[in-house]
Amino acid sequence: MAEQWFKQSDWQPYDFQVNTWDAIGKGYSGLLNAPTGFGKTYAIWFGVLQQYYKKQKPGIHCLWITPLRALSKEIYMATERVSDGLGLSYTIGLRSGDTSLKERTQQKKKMPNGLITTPESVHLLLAAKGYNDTFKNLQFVIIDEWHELMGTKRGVQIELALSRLKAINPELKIWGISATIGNLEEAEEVLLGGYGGKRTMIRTNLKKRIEIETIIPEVIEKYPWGGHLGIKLMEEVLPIIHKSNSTLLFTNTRSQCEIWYQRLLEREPDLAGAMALHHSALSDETRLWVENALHEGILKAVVCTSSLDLGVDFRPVDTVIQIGSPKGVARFMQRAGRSGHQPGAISKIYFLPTHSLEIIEGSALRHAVTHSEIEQRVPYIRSFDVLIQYLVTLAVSDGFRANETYEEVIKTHCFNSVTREEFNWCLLFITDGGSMLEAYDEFHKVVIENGLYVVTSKRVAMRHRLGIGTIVSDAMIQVTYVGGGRIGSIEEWFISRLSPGDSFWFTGKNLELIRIKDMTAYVKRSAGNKGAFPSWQGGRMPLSSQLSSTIRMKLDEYGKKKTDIEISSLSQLFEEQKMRSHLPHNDELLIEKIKTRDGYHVFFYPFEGRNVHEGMASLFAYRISQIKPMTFSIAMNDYGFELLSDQEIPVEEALGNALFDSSNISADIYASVNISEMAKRKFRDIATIAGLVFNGYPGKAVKTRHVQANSQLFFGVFTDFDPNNLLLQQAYDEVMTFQMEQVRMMQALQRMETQHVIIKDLEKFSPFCFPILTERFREKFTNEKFEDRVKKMLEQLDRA
DNA sequence: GACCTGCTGCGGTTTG
Repeated sequence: MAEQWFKQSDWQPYDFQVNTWDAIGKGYSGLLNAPTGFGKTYAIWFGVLQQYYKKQKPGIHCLWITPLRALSKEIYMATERVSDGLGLSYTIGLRSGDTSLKERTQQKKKMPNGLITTPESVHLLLAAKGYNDTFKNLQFVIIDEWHELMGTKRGVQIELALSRLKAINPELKIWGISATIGNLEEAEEVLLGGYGGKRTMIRTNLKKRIEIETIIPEVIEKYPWGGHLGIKLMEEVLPIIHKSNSTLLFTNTRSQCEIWYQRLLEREPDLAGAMALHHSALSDETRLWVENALHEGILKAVVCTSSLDLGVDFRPVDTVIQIGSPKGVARFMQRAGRSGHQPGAISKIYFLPTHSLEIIEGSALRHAVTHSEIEQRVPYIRSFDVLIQYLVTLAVSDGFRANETYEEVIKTHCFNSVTREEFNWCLLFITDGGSMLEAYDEFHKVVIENGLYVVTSKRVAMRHRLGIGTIVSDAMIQVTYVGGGRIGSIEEWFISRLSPGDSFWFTGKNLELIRIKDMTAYVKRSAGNKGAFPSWQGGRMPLSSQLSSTIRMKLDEYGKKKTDIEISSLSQLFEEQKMRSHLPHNDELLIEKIKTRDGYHVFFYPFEGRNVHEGMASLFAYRISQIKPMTFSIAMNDYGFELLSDQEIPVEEALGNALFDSSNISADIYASVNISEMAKRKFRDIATIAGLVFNGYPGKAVKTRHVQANSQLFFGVFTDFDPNNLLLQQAYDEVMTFQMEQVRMMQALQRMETQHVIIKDLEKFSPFCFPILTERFREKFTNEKFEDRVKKMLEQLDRA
């Protein structure tokens, strides 16, 4: 079958494709690791089709799960093309949030043989009565982009769905498709779970060639020590855009995206119409238009955020520019791969540093990419919120029996350590609302009828189906033209700072606010050229540990041997650092001290990413204050952190007193950081996923602050009266794992214990500490004042 | 010498 297809289409299959057909034919489950653009879809698809034709049965034969609706559509088209091209009667269907009601009803009557879908839609199918019947002939489940899903709660959803499907058909074959990550073996284990059966991993040595070029400022002495926009290098970007057919410019934040777009357009008005913007706050219509235009090759440049990381391939794109640190090797490679999307083509990516020291990352990235040193994805474990949601899902449809479901659930990687007591707690939680909420009918969602856990209330069932999924997002204000036409969405708090008549930049347009009504901001185009750039409160990505350690290694190379152009271009900065302070080697830990009229500053440079630095700064502040009572203010970036106090900080004494001790950090962290405040924030998502708070009906989202208030209420009640509540525990665990990055902090402390500590008393700020200083002022002061402060700081610097 | 910060993903229409 495959041979026939390849004869028709006139290309030769790769080894990995043949191996995959083979393995599927021999009844294996497995993980396929291959780069994009080499035909992974066909590698799996022919294997699946071949099996179908041996033993045709009605209904869904194969479930193909992808993380993106857009990707589902692409797979749908590719698989249908094959099936049509070979004249097969294998029917293929698509099911996701934007599948029409009509199509769904048709599917209900007669399911296609291959269903392309998303993790959420699979759970919705499990929430439908008679799903057992729907899946009774299911033979294959394919998880596409498993590396994307694994480290998320959506990955947990997949694990749970598989545990159920595997119980319906123990012969079910599971195949994952994954890009290269640091823990592929684990990825396979997590996906295939604790089931028997033959399994294999198929890898290929085919590699996408990536060429990295750092854009180095011509006069490096004039490049700022701090900052994050990188606009200063715009002049270097224009020729790159011009000489390429089509360029993607990746920025780290949505507002940075808007600013770059605007500045490019001001500088080069001819780009109007040939350049576009793409990020998640833009309306779907706008985004779709941009994606299509990219496809057709009518755009010269698109400024975007991660929103274009994944998904549909844009063959006309031949150049990618990464503005600012990509924060991780995998993300950088992913973005590089958006260009040269044909087998054998080279992906060209430029790295544009936003401040001097960041130039070093260009060199670190090249090293990591060449040596395939890619981050791991850490799978979630014991996500009770997802488990609770899943149990209610099963209760909404055909109901479940406790023993059976417990046995199924503990076969997953996520829940294999869950005890029967803990599982019983979850059962109690969905039937009685747990020990605390017993009195409230609202939380008696599930009832037990003859040993079967079921939802009998229609209202409960419907509200549950509405809430299926693990992605929790804030309610946003919609932005719409007065005359109609959706533009996108902006955070409530940003728009609330504006008054009618004020203008702001959005979608690359200058907009004037007319009025706000019902969570919608009505605007019109403004002739003006002034206005604020919106800021959204998104996630904060810390530098990955992979990239951090490569940066430390590259720093160490300076002056030792012939090294990359990035490192040598930094010689002036490094010499300045040496002169004012010290340039640390790999076995050294630099601590800088300086006294200004703001107080006593101490800087540490572990290069471990801002999350670890935040935790470590609080930890050190706490430990030092045990020696001598004092208060600190804290600032950090991805490279280091600062402690500032109005009294002299006894660093030397603290060092002699096990400042870096890693043996007892949990207790010290609990004492030093306001963990409960952080847990409260995490708990909001957990409460939503577990179905404790209702996010509202579609189009009528409950205001963010209401969700916040409700979840805080539960958090308070549980803390006071039910401290063993598993969801509460989970919130704390998530803080320690993801916010504090506890494991990484331990490793960093252990490393620091072995390093040679070098303490320098500075007379003037060093190139290392300057960017951290500016971070701190930002937290305390508004932008205008920020500039004043920097000016004052400079005056002081000059006098020093 | 020295500007602005903070990603993405899915789901889907009742009742007070």
